Amino acid sequence: MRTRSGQKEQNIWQAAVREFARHGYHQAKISRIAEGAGVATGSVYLYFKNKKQLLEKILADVWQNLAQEMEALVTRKDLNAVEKLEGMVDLVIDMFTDNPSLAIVVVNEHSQTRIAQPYYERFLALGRQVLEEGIATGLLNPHLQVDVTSQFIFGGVRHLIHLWAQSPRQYPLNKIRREVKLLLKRGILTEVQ
Amino acid sequence: MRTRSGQKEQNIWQAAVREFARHGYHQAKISRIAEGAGVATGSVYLYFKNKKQLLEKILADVWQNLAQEMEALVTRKDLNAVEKLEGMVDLVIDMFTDNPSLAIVVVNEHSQTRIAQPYYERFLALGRQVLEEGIATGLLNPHLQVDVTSQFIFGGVRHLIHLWAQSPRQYPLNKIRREVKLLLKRGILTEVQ
DNA sequence: CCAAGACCTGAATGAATATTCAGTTTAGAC
DNA sequence: GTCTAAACTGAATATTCATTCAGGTCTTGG
Repeated sequence: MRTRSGQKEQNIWQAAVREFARHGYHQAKISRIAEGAGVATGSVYLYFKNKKQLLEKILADVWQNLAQEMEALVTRKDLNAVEKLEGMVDLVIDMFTDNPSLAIVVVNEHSQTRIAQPYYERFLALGRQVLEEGIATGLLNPHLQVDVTSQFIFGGVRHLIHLWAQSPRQYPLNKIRREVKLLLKRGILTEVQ
Repeated sequence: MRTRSGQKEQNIWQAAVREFARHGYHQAKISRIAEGAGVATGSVYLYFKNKKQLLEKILADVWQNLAQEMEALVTRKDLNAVEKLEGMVDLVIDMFTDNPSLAIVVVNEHSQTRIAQPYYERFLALGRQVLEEGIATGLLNPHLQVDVTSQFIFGGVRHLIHLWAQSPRQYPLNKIRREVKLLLKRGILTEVQ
């Protein structure tokens, strides 16, 4: 008999992220992914059912990781809602810091998969939950529409991460991080004294 | 001789928007676009060089229209910077009100075209310009990073429009419109008295 | 009317590449 | 050392359309 090295699946996963990021899902070639992973074309199909499932696996992994970390953040008792929101922004930004390719794939291919993504839903629900907690504790404006607000923030952050992935110099993550937090809390108007 | 009806190009343009919106650029079929426009497959190539150029034309048309209307808005003397920003949000939302398919195409396929999009650049530049005007007149927070801020707003609005296009009931445009303006101006914190 | 020439058609072509699978290699059991 | 079964290979297959183009069809000027 023979056992899988355990390394190949991860190599393919990573090579696929690079390939999807560089060429986009539809222009990505299985043969190039295999080459990038140092395996034969057919071996990709030993670990993933097909090209589509490979993309879905990547996205699902990302949302699962994020949802898991957010879950821990949201249940902390030592942070108020605003601090949790800032922590969420940090979590998302940190996730991509070491992997611009992954950022590009998540941002660009997110709408490719029409299937329900449970972990992505969980991620969004946790965002709404923190906003509601903030309203309940009087920290946040009670007139906020939590669903629209959370999606607006998500869309803004997603777009900025995409820009960073394409031009890290022009949109450094720390600048993005700081600015998003400021905008969130205070909006654009001159500070009221 | 024979002259073009002038109707066919527009029919193809509209059919392509529907097809791109429903199936995404890469799954879209020229044959279905032709069918939707009531012409033969080959006729698409009388009006557009190829599939890619058809998408580019659609996106360019959208950004050209928006940039043009924004240009008029930005040069108005009777509005201050905040009113202009609100007007810009209205412009973007109004553009898609009658055409959810177009909204989906613009949002989903925006990153498909790697070519420079002059009108899109113009659109972004006008946004930055209004923010700078607002800072100069003391209306807006002088610590704003105008490039990051304008992109954040753009990303948030883009995402919300996408959600509306997919579930108009859950994310009605008027709710989006109101919420975005509030968030922009005041952020999420409880109003300071 | 009747060329003339542009418009229009849609089946055929060709290219691209996801997926398969018959054959080869190798790790581990005995 | 030998055998076995799973892992692995990569050329061949099969499919899917974008694009072409040879042949028809209209519209208009004279």
